[in-house]
Order: sequence, then C-alpha cells, then structure tokens
Amino acid sequence: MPPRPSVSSHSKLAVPGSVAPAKLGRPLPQKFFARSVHEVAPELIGATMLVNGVGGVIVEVEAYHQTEPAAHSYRGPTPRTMVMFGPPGFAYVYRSYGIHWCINFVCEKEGSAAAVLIRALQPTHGLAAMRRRRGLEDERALCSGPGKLASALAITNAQNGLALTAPPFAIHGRTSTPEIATGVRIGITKAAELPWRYGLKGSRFVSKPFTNGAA
DNA sequence: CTCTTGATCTTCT
DNA sequence: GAAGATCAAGAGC
Repeated sequence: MPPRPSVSSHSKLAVPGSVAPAKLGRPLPQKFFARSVHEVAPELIGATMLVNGVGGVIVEVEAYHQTEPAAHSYRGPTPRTMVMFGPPGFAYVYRSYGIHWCINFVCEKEGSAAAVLIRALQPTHGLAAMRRRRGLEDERALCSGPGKLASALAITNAQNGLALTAPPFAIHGRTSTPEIATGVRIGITKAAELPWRYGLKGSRFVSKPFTNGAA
C-alpha cells in the first residue's frame, strides 16, 4: 500500500486558531479576583485553568453581577448561590438545566455577588483524560462550552465553594496580553444586550463565534 | 448547514 | 407549573 503523504502529517499539526503553548504565568492570588468583575473577566482570557492537572487556556468567559437580572444572584442569596455572595477567589459551581455543571470564579468582595462564568478552554493538559470523560476525540469539542468543560475537567458540586488558589485548582495567569473579542452573553433573555462576553480573538475553541469577526 | 427536542435540577410564580 | 448562564442527537434543507 502506498503511504498517504500529506494527510497524516497534517493530523499532527496544531489545530488552526490555537495559540502557541505558552509558558504558564504565576498562580493567580486571591487578590487578582478581588477587583471589578469587568476587569477580571477580560484578564482571564489567556490564563490557564487546571483541575487536578487537567485543563487548558481560557478562551471564553462571561461576567455576571448581582445588580443585573441575568445573574443568579439578582434576587438575593439562596442555598445554590450562597458562594457567590462570599469572598472572591472561590469557585461557584451550579447545575444547569438539571444535567450539566458550570463553574464561575467569584470576584470583587463579599456581598458583591459578582462572578465570571468560564465558558470555553483550549485543551492543553490531560487530553487523554478529557477525551475519556467526554467520550469524544475532537479536541475542539472537548471544552467548547461551560457544561462541556466542566465534564472534561470532572467539575461537580464537589468543587463548589473551594478556593481557586489551592488544589485541586491551579489557575495560572497569562504571560502576554492577547487580543480580546467582546460580545453579548449566550443563552440568556434578561439583560441580553450587555456586552459582557469576552473571548480570545481568532480562537476556534470558543462555544460560538463572536460576531465582531473574532471567530 | 439550520431547526427541534429531550434530558430533568433549582428557583420562582 | 414554568423557565433557565446547556448539550447532543435527529430531521430537514
């Protein structure tokens, strides 16, 4: 059988739209999260998020704040949203549509009830574990949505309320400043006009394209 | 490619 | 009873 010259080598190349495997920045301290959610959210783009060593580069997030009706915290604390009302630098994990888990990073200060929803990663660490948990091979489908990445990283309510600055979490800051795409948030009907979605411009690992040309 | 639907937990009406 | 910070599978074009 003649070899297949070009196709097999192409399959080893990085997926187009991926960033170069950058050096990990410093672990983000609690202080990083103790600022306006609108400062923290775009600065998380390009950071690396690992849970028990499995994860990747954050390429899409959304900001939520108690003062705005799309936020779970809008109507005050409940058993589910209690963590959002606590101090910054902790994980708020909630059940979505009764089936999926989604993870937020709590920001600002106790009582602010502001958080950043992590919506998509470019997988870089523990690909085999992610593929096993997701039952998929396609790298671009592993973490391209909040429910998907929680599944790939084995995030459940067991992580709700845990500090982001200690195991099993490892959140490393970025080492350079990427171009950021912005847009309206996905899948909400209230306060749908607010442009509080942030992405890595040109990334093909986001859950949905950004309409302002960012893919 | 787009559109529709089922899965079924937490909260609100 | 209904809606929701979702996803995957199936139908149709």
